[in-house]
Amino acid sequence: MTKADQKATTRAFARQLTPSQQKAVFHVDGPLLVIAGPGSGKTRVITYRIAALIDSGVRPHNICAITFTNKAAEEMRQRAAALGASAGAHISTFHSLCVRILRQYASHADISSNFSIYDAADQSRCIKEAIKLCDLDTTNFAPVRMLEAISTLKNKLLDVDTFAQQTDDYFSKTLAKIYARYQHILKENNALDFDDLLMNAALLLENCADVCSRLSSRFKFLLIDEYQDTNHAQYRIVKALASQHNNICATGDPDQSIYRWRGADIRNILAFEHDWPDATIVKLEENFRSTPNILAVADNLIARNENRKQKRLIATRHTGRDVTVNAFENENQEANGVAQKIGELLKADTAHSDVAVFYRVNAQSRALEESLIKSKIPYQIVRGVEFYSRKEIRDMLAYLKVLANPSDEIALLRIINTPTRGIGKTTIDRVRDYAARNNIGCFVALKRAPQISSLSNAPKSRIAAFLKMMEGLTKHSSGKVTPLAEEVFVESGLEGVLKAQGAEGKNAIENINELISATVQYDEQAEEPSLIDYLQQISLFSDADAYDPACGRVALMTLHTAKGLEFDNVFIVGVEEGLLPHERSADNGDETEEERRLFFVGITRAKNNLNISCARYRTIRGQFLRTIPSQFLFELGLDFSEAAFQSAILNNQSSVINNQLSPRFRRGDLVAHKKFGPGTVKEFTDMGENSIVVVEFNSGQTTSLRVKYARLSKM
DNA sequence: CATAGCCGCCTTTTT
DNA sequence: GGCGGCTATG
Repeated sequence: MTKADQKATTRAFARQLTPSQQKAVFHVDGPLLVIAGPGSGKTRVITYRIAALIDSGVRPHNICAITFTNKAAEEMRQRAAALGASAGAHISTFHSLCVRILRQYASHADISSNFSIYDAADQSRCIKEAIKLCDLDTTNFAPVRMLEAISTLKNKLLDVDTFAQQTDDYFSKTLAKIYARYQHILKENNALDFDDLLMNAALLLENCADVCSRLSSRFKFLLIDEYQDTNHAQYRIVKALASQHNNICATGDPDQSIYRWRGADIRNILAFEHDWPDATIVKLEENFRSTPNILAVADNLIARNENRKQKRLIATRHTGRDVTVNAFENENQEANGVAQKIGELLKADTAHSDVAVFYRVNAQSRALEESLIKSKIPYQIVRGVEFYSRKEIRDMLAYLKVLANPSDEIALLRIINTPTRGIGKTTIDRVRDYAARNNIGCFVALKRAPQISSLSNAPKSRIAAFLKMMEGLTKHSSGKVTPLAEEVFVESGLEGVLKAQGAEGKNAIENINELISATVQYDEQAEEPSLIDYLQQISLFSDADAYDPACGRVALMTLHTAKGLEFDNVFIVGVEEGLLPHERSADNGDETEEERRLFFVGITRAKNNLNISCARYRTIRGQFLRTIPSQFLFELGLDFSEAAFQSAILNNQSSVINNQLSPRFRRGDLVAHKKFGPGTVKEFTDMGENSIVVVEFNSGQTTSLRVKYARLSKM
């Protein structure tokens, strides 16, 4: 694309923007905060700002854009490329950026660049080991709780030494010990957990002036999407990276903050003006996505949050169907109802990719799957990490991890006897014991097996065979990953064992073949393919990354995963007390507000058609329980009272109660009528489904209408 | 040393 | 309801 073409493209884009969006994209120098509601095009603002910056002569190399998921980064790269913004801008997630920084400046951060990234399962093993080594038991010090506590510390950038200095009570002193042990284990394995990536990068930037000045002078323009969900460590990274040029552009929506539980700090966005005093603030309140009915429901709901800055949702679209709320007998009926409705949509020529079902917890997907299978509706469960947690995939990756990072004992212990090769617990214990006494790693100890006196000849020769096999694999371990992966599958013996299992191993083989296809893609797409880079990249793979809009299937995902996406037709299921809001958030006002925001995010994903449902009975953890409709259902401003809804559910013996609901109106509401056009509500008489509304239309005519028939939409 | 079977544990959301 | 870890047995 020539320079002139680029300018033309940018101008064409500018014409589609509202004046405030134009200002946000083109006219601001210095810090900029874009507070933008759902469907207002805030991600687009960032994309076009990148294009506009490059257009005005900024080198792509000097731009750094940070997104929330890899998928979002990938999309932004493609869109920027389509606008003529040539490659070279750094566009990635916080975690990927940190991996890059840590690998480049590994020596400054006192780590080696081939570090493994530990996921929840690896972390769990390490923390259990740490608690054991501290002579504590896991009943009083639950591993998960300890990991949570350590995660919180890391997000606050409190490293082991800093935290140890500020402990006073028994619990925090003990936590400090476990924390130290845990970090020691990670260090021995040459591994970092997710929080380490952020903490180490932040501390590196803050403590190493040289690195900080190099990176902050490179990134003349910093753009961050979903700023409301950044945590404190990410905030400090941003502060450091922006320190030279102060050209930070953040976009976000406090009403869509749904990761507080993970350390996201809403104060980051609320205090932006304080952090960057000369910041320009642009508010985008127009919504280009959803129908007025959907927005009215979303607006009514989110208005219930007390801890919130007032913001409007202004519809730019004028027509739309009603929002429906359905109550079903149980979760299976609910799933059938959803499948049936989806079937009707598909019959009416809706594309599969225009339909999505959202739920609060992953376990809810099972009932939906069964119904969709029965109805022969193809679906995809958007759960990227699931693939990588399968046993056979973890086995394959463990081989690769050991080859990339021989210090990774979690991976080594996983594969040393998988498939079984006669190196059992006793042998492993003896090797580990030897390693501990000689202060060396497990892998090194294996190499010295002939000298380990406690081992007899048989295990020694088995260990030698294992080492020889690994040695053979090292030959393929540089450059492209695919040849190595193929070799690992065969040489490790995994292929042989799975093939011998016949039908049972078939699925596992298919999965491994899928893994190998993925490495082919990696080899093609990576600038410089390497095993270390590949492993680090897939460690940061997220659920949302697995979403493939082009696969021609209905999408099923959690409300959290739905963030940032949009669909014509949205189903939100299980809107019941205990599920949404989740029981773990009960008795906590702040957490209930977060659940409300989560529901708000789900609702505002819908472009045209929103179907909300709940079930009277639900099986939870194997128990068949009576449910209570979610309080949120009565906050949508829809035309039913709690009492009426409850009695409708109670009295109706049939399996489905279908409430086709129309909105309530208030005096002063702006509405649109199909025939009479826009107008203002003068009066509203609430009589359930017989409600009457008096509207003064802009034509001057005032009319009394039955809400049921008038099909008025809120503007 | 391998395997099967049983018991007890956890169980929200995720980079 | 599902998984990991432990134990008993071959």
